Amino acid sequence: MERDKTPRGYDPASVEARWQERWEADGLYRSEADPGRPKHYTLTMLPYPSGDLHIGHWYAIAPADARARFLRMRGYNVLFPMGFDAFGLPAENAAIKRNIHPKEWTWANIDRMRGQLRRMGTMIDWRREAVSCDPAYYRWTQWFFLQLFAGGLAYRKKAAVDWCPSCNTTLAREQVVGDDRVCERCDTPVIRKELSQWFFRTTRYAEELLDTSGIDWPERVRTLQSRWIGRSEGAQVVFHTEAGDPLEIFTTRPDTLWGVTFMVLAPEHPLVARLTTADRRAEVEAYVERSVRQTDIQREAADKEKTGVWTGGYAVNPVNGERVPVWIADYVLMSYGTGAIMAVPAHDSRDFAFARAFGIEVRPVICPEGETLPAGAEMTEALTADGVMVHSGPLTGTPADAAYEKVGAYLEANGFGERSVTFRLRDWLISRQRYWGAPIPIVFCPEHGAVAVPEDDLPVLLPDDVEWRPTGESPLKLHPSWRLTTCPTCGGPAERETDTMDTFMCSSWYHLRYLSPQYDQGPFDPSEYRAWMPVDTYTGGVEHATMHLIYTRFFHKACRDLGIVQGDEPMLQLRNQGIILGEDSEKMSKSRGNVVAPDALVDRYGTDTVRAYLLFFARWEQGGPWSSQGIEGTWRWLRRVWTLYMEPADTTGEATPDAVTKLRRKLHQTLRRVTADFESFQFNTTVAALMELMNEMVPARSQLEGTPVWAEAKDLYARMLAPIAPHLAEELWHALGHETSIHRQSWPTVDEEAAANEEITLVVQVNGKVRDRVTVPVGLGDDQLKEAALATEGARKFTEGMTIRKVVVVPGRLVSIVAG
RNA sequence: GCGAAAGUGGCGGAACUGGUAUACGCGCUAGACUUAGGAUCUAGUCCCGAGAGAUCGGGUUGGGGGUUCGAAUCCCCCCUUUCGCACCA
Repeated sequence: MERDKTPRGYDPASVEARWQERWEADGLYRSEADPGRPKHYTLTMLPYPSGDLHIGHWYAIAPADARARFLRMRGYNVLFPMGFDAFGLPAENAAIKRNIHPKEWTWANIDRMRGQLRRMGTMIDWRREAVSCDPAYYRWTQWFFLQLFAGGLAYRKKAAVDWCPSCNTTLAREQVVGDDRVCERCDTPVIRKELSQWFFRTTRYAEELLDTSGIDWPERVRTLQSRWIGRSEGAQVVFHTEAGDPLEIFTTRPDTLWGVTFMVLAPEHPLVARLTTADRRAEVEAYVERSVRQTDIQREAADKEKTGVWTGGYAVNPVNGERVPVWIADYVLMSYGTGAIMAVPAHDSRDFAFARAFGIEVRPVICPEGETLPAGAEMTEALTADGVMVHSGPLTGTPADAAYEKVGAYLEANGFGERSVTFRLRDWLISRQRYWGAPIPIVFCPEHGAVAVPEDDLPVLLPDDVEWRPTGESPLKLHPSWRLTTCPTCGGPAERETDTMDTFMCSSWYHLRYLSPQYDQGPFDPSEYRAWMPVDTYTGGVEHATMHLIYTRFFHKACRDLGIVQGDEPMLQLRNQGIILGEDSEKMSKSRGNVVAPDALVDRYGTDTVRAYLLFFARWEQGGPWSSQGIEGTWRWLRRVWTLYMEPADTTGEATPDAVTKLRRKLHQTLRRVTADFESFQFNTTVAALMELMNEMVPARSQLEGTPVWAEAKDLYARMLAPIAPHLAEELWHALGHETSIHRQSWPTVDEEAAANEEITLVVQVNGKVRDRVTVPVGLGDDQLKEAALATEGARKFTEGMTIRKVVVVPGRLVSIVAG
């Protein structure tokens, strides 16, 4: 659509293309370490090369770029790199579906998206680009694996793991989402499989990961992480079966130990078989069989009726020597704690429901303050409130606040158990039965077991000639020759690990590869590390709170302990952008037909308008619905700016001292707002402030054009616009007669004197209602303000015939008169 | 069920530590320029009532209560929406 008819009108297409070419040729955005300036590492979560840049990518990247540009103008040496998270399933699915090699598909997408990113006009330093499927990259992904392996942080074990039947691979616990436990990628319900898989010991860092005191991250993310890690304080207590086997449990309520009336094991618990008596065996085995076959969805439904079977066996409660029956039930999970619980139906609602369903005794041992102890048989629900311990042997009478300490000490003194902490966090399962990922650099030798591939032999290259049949086995396993190799230790015949690594492993360290993507002596050049790390500002979607953002923190801490990196945290400040919804306020999706295509917008309005609108239309951290009418307003604004600089003016007006003062005041007040708002990610009000200033400049032009204040205004306006609309600002800057790029200019300083108000509008309230306003000079004393307020017509009118009881003066703002 | 965030004009959204609610933009209304306008410019635009009118009065930040000279903002109760977790012992 034709947008403009005047030949000199704002034509973003030509302006933007011209400057992008020039900046590229001048190397304007190359960032070099510079000890003379404070550094700032701005990072946005790297995109997956899915094919086309969508508006969500723009929303993540363009505002981050604007802020990076702002910081650069403020004197920071800013690093803003970009790359691609290029391993992963979609490439393989495309291969299966369309018979294109994943490598080809991925690299073609990268080329395409790189071009689209360049059109965005960012200050990305492309020499720092890193692509995770590049052997020069995954060589070091594998190297990191070996370091973790050598450090005892990577291990292989057989375990019941989550398997996505659609993706044909295992998943980490974090990648199974929602109340129906579906695959994070494809929404297919996962199933359980017993497999030998590689894990990273994230749990070793559980405690440290909970500490977020050193980082400026959103409360929301910190809460999500801490709930995910799930720290529980309690005690490990060792019961014994009648056969003498120790039966360890974890409880957060050691104060209820005397109320135990039964125990429950997870059906998969190793002691089940030994505990089961001959007459119960058939029933127990049937139950175990049934629960193993059930999906987790059925098993974990919270409102499900309690089911379970008595094993026929008993265990002895160490604190009172009582025999208690041992049951199995699927409400106890093998994967948490010890897979066994002591059941205290009187004080735990789940145990209560179970006890009532199977007629087991309920024995209260905690008496709430000021109440009488109910009879177990008459209770209708578990008593979970705090209270005093009763019927609890030597600890009877202990109040709630002292119970944890006293019971803990008692258990330890008698050798019954100890205070302990349990986490919900599990170790990170990183094996994937897929082709398009970094091969795990391990060789299995019949003689020496799992042997690390020597570092000199890295990378373990992914072979190109494979078949992508979704068999449930890694395609590498079916390769005729790739898996066959020799043992690095003994030289005998051996086989390669055929699983590849979770792509979250690749993205756990990409911020390090950006520092020196060509470096081949290590994953990164240490001097670059010293110059740039840690990341100062990290931006991305909140959906990674319990995945990538936990993994990368774990990874950094593990590498710190291995002596590879320094510092406790990789990213100091994190901010999350919101989500752009379709015009119908629904989530954008192809099936809804409400997808906004950034390429088409750029064709129509130019990059600068799209960037500015993304900053303007909503609070960035919140997001909101797209509006194709709304962007017109931003487009109009930039055209008005263009006109003000480029079109001749009617200069019939006369510059009055008043007009000069007024414009300078607005100019510097705007600068103050824009500076503060950029700093704090308030991009929408940044743009609003600039629009306001333009609204004042346009009518002032006929009076002030040609005066020094007008020159100052045009100079400052172009600079303030530069981070938002970099091409337009550059064009205006050169039109002002400058030769060097505006993006090499410094951010202006606020002239506080000019920004100061000379007079204020004093609000006069009577009994809480605004009754008048009066303009007074700044700096009057309270008494003078009071006098001025009382003298107003509004104040007189509304206090007539009344006594003035009180006058509250808020200097610079208002006077509140209380009368009656 | 537990936890977190949020509810402000017709719409997207502003409002510093409690101090002029509705900035900025969209849309809408009227006018100007124009062959034309889905371009541009000018003026107006929270709601109700009174007035020919400039104006005047009242009300308003999901609902109800409270603290205060003063509440979108602080406290209590309730409603709605979104997100996260969900038999975690």
